[in-house]
Amino acid sequence: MGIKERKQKHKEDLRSKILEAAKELFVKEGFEATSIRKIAAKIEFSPTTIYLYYKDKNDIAYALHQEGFSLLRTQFLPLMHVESAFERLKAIGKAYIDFGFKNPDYYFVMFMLKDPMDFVNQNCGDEWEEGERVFDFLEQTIVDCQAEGYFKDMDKELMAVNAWTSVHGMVSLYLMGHLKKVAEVKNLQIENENLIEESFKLYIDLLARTKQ
Amino acid sequence: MGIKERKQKHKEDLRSKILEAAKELFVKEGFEATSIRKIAAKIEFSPTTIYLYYKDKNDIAYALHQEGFSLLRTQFLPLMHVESAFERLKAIGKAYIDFGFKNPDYYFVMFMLKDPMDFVNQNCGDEWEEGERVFDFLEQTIVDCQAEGYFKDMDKELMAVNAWTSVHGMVSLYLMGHLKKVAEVKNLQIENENLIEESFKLYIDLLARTKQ
DNA sequence: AAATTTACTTAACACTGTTAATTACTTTTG
DNA sequence: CAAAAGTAATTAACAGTGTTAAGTAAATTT
Repeated sequence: MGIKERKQKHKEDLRSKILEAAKELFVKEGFEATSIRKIAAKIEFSPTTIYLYYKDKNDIAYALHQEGFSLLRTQFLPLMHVESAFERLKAIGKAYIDFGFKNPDYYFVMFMLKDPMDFVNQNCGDEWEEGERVFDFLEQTIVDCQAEGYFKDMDKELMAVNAWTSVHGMVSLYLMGHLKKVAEVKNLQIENENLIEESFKLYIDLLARTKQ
Repeated sequence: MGIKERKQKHKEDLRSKILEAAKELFVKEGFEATSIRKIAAKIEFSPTTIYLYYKDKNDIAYALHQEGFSLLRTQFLPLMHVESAFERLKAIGKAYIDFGFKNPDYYFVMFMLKDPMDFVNQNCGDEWEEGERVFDFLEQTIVDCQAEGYFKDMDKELMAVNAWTSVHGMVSLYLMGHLKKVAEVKNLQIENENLIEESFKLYIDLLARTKQ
């Protein structure tokens, strides 16, 4: 059935071509500005063709959401070789912050948009490979930290959640422009981006105190 | 000029009537679902009338954003009388989390929407009373904690930012549905809402270790 | 060669925020 | 008092959005 396979190939090609176009628009002009019609225009098909390959816009948002998580994971990959667990934890935090700064739109669909996550919660049962991989790496690092004397008597999962939410708080409030305003209003010497860096250092300092 | 005053009164009335309608819609159906046309229908005026009282939709979003901050402040008000500074800090954190849980849409416009904050950054110079008041209360509590032996040698503003971002991280990832998924995937015994409570306890525990 | 399936398009619906032009009414002025 | 000016609201329209139903043209199967 060579012909059927070729057809199947074509279908997959167009599906990924749509996503490719969506991704380009989305990275260049942001999520809000990426419409079905613009994606269609970019690949020179009619808007309705998109619906033959993706259920709706959320479906595309979800695909980008997934891409974001796998991109984040590639940023984490080289950190696996950092020997000291606590240093690795610091490196993960920095890489996460850096990811948010350099890919604000990805960060947005991944962590600040309800729809794609609703999609995951509804359609992915109790699995979510992309997200799980990232979280597991963090959790394993926490466990390794415990072997180094940190976080004794603390729940590993809870500690991982806390580390994640803490750093996410910094990144998201930075991206929303709240930290900028605080720095301005409070007349802080410290600049906007360094504010996160310093706040992160402070958090790490809090964590370091758990060492026994 | 009694007539002019009456006219002025009417203008202000309609302006606040618009906001009232916007608020009701927005609390009932969320921010996304609140359109200019729906607001107009609710007050029985034509959609374009709105534009005579508010510059655009962002202007209304900004007004709701402000209302949110003053609402949050009223939640904090009774906590001023908590004597122990560290207990007060805990109470502030809990009240903040509670606010986010009970007013997800307010929380959304206040901290998870870019436009209203852009509005603040552009039009409010280096002042922002509503936000400043809330932040100042947190900062003063940090200072009081320092008098109790916590956060020694730590910058008060940086510590306040860290406390804020930490708790915001929990609330926003909860509201987006990320924490729910983590709890599911990782098969945590702990339930969704309790996950925040426990994570918050863990954070407080980290802070408590700074006491000298 | 006819029937069926496939891939895609056109047209349309029901919305969105926003602006220009227009009406109805009130106030001020000659 | 009547004409001019100003005000508050409207209608109509623009340019866009996501999405669906119906239709078309080509390829494949019968």
